[in-house]
Amino acid sequence: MLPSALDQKKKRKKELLLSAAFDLFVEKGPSSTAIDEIVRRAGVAKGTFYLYFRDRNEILNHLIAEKSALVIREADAAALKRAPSCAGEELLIIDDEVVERFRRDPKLLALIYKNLSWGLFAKALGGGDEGKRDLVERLSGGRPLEEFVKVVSMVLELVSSVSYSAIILEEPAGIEEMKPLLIESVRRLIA
Amino acid sequence: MLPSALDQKKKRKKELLLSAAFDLFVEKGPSSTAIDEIVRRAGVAKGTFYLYFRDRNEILNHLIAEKSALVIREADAAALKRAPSCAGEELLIIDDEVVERFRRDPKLLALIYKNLSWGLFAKALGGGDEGKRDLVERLSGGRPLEEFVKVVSMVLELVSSVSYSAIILEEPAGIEEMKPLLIESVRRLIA
Amino acid sequence: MLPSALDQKKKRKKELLLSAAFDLFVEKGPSSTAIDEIVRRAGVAKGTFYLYFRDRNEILNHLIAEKSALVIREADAAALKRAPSCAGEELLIIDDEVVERFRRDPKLLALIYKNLSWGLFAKALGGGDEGKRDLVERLSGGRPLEEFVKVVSMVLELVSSVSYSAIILEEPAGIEEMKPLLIESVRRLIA
Amino acid sequence: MLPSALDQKKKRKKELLLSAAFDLFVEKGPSSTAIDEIVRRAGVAKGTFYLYFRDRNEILNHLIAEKSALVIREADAAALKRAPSCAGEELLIIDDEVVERFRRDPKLLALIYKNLSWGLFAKALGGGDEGKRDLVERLSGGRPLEEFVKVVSMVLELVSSVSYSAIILEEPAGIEEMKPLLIESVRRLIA
DNA sequence: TATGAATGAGCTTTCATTCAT
DNA sequence: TATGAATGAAAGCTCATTCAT
Repeated sequence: MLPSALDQKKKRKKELLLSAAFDLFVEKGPSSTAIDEIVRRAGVAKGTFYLYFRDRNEILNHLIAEKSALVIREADAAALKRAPSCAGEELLIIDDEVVERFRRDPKLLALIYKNLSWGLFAKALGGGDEGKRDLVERLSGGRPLEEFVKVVSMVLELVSSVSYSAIILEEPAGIEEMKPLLIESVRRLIA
Repeated sequence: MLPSALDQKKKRKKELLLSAAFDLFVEKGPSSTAIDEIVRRAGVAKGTFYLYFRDRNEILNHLIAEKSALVIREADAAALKRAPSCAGEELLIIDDEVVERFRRDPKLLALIYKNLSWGLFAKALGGGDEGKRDLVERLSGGRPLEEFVKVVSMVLELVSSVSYSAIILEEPAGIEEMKPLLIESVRRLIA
Repeated sequence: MLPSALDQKKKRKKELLLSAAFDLFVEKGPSSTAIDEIVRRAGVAKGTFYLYFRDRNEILNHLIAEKSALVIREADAAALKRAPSCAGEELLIIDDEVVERFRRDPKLLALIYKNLSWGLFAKALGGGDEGKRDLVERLSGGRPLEEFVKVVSMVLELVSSVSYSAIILEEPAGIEEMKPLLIESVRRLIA
Repeated sequence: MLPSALDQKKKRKKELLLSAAFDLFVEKGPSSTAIDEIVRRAGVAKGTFYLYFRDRNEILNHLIAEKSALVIREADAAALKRAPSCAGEELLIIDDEVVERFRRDPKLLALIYKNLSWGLFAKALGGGDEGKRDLVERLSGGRPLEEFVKVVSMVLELVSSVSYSAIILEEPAGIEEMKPLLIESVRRLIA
């Protein structure tokens, strides 16, 4: 067995745990998910859980970070594919993708909607510092970075909390009705 | 003892419980607050809790509804005192008051920030239907009511979630720094 | 209001409690019936219960005695109507009536099946000592009373426990199948 | 430690619980026995109880089944030792042994007297199907099996409920006085 | 690494009973 | 007699965590 294969096998249980925990967290909420259920679904022994995570909170945070970053990374990737009609539209398209992602997977939304932030956004842009700076500059349209960060944060707050209200609670209306206003609002915020 | 006095005494226990529960919920979070502690702090017997509430969740919802409404009602009242410099400013002033309220009482913010909605807002405006319609008309500045409701909802979402990030997490910056942008954003949304 | 009417009114609550308790006991079993439910169904206050009964056990015993006696009294009455084809058949007919009664009302059976006894039987025959002795003499067919009492007891034990098994548990067969054997068995016991 | 040793240790806890529960159930009745007491007497932790049984009812049923079967198995074994004076007497001897067993251990009787059945009887005969069929044929004295089963059931009902009345309640007389009649009754039922 | 039996503190909830009215 | 709010002991049950294997 090659070292890499061994490494893979070593991490296998951790991933089984993460995956089982994620499913249960979105199914019934983190606080009503017992460690017992997680290990049962993961097919590992109870003690094994404590080999990889200190407690339920740790695995929850792990998942939230991972999934939040994933959402943004995916939205970013999708936005790259869709050629922005004009400069400055990119952020709008990303938001649009985030909303659509949540619409397709409301349970995921319920789990992470409080946790989208610029920090994750920045991490998601990731990669070399060079490319990152380029992108940020492109997105920011020349505005001072510090201010731009705040605006992006606010935009993410708006998008995720309105998505939550509209998709999960359908309050004050469903996402179909709310989305045009939401996108228009984002446009105004980043104007 | 007159019936009213008895009723008052009855209500008193319920209020003692609500007050004790509120303190504990904001101090240590709802899910780490034991019923035991609530009744101890309220100075009533454990059974009494179950005379008034089915479980911890019920008292929590009760509190969230009550406190959320209170925040909006207070902001509204405060806004009335401050003469709006010009028409259409009223909503801005209300938001400003909400932010200030949260700034003074971050624990309250932590408890209810997910629960501000147009529904509560409308209820808080309360009173006679006459006056209510007047106010709404005034606030809406002639826009169709349905659209206005959605805008107010979005504004509340933005204000409460940005307040949460800025005040509790100081992310991406403290409320001092974020507030001007937030108010400016609100101005844009309701423009 | 005449004294008798007053007395009636006085006893009214007690009867309401007994009736409510009986319904609940047969519906869900004595040990899962709370005093709270009894008073709620009876439409009286909780304290009132303790005015008439010391605890749940007391009302249960009261009911068992009352209902057991009723079953036997009714069976006896019904037997009197059906002219026994020949002397010595009377006990058989009574047993037949008891079985039929239980078949019509299995819940009652579940409540009292452990409590049919000669004591109740004797009480049910009730009335003047004269008539009682006559009946017993008639039933006993000249056997010494003491022995006859034991036989009747055993017959009642057999009838009620086989009814219970057959009607409630359908074990080893339903009452339709078991009844002929049961009646035949009783005939042999009293031969 | 070998698996078998581990298994044994595991089984031990379960048996400690069963034994403790049995003692308490016969001492003070199942419904007044707290899980707390059971685990204290068994010398295991509370959680361990719930590792092996869902609730008090489950352990109770477990015990009733086990002890009922034991009573019949023992009576059967004892009957085998006592040479039946003549064919067809075997069932009488078994009943006699059951009565004696109950007389020696009234608490056991109080716990299980509602639960003696042909099903247990059949299981107790157990062992190879060959021997079982032989025994049943021998016992049944050539009668059709189905009818024989019903008769044995009725006999067991009679024996256990009369034992209960006579031994526990001494009603209508003690077991000394009742036993001859009971045995005579059984003789008639199986005639 | 991996296991899973065992733990026991701690939680929620029930409910018989009291007593001021 | 009658009430029903209040009580608080006691019960059932959960579950994160440990540890010997």
